[in-house]
Amino acid sequence: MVTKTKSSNLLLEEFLPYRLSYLTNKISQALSQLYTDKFGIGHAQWRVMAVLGRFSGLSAAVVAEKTAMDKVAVSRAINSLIKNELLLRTFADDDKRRSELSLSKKGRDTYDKIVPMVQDYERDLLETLSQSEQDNLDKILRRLTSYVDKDQ
Amino acid sequence: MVTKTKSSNLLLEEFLPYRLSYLTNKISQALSQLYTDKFGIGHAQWRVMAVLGRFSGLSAAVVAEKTAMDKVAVSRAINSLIKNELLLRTFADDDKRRSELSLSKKGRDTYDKIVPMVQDYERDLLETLSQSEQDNLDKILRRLTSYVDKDQ
DNA sequence: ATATAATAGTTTCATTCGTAACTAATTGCA
DNA sequence: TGCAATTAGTTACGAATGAAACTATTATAT
Repeated sequence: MVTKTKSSNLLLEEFLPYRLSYLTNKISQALSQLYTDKFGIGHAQWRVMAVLGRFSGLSAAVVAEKTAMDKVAVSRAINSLIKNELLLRTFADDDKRRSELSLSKKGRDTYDKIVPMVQDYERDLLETLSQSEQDNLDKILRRLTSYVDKDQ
Repeated sequence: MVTKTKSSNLLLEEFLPYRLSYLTNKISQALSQLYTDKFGIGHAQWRVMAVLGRFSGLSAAVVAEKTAMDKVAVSRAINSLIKNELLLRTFADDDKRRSELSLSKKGRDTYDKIVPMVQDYERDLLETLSQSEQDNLDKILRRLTSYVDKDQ
């Protein structure tokens, strides 16, 4: 027999963190079908490619900052991308520890194929919303994000 | 030298899936400080407890459905919760495969401590938004979620 | 100049996670 | 009845993840 209980009450399907997490997972899965299934690129790797596709020559530490990933994850993603010949790495003249990363030709070609696909997906998502809802969403995400970032 | 590139362009910090994923991760981390750090309960385990706190006697399959977790993750969470004496399991008389799960006394006490904490956190989050923004967010999440759920 | 601290990135190890294969119980149907 | 198909849940295995320790290089302070 299934019984509803008294005492505390939490309805998962109305709980904001759960709803966000559900939505985000579904979107992640849909996106990774675009780059994992077709190009064998994982989530972390794609994020690294995404920032290096935009800004070439960054160090691993800066990539970590821009992707909000930790340095271990970035290191692994970089090494795997290099192994797959999607990334080039040199080291800075003035500091031999610091890497200077950029997409290889193959990396850029791949990036240029993936970007339109993920942008199409984003557009489809956003088109389920009216323009004013899109604006609201932008504002709301800014607010919530600055709240969760409040202490540093 | 850091260069901006032409060809495709994707700015991660404006890309909706990335923004959602960043926010969701931060919220997850904050919540798990509430239940992991204080009670040693992981994310999957908490989700299982959350539905069983609300609806007692469910089977693992129904828990999986209500938490949107897959059955393997649910099975692991359940067994770990039982080992920690937070959950009780019996099997249905009319089908010996089907489990009937409920929080133990200790499980319910823990649940009753965690629920107010996570609800406080949710309230703090929502209070960064005006009432109309909260309403918009609800509507927007519904729309986006029904989009990502569209094929099944 | 040299020792200490800090920084960039990697490695290690233990845990988590996801997919597929598996066991046990039940149902459907010939 | 009895055998194939389905269902509930678990196990096995490889990949991904996170924390801490580690290497190499550079900066700081005396």
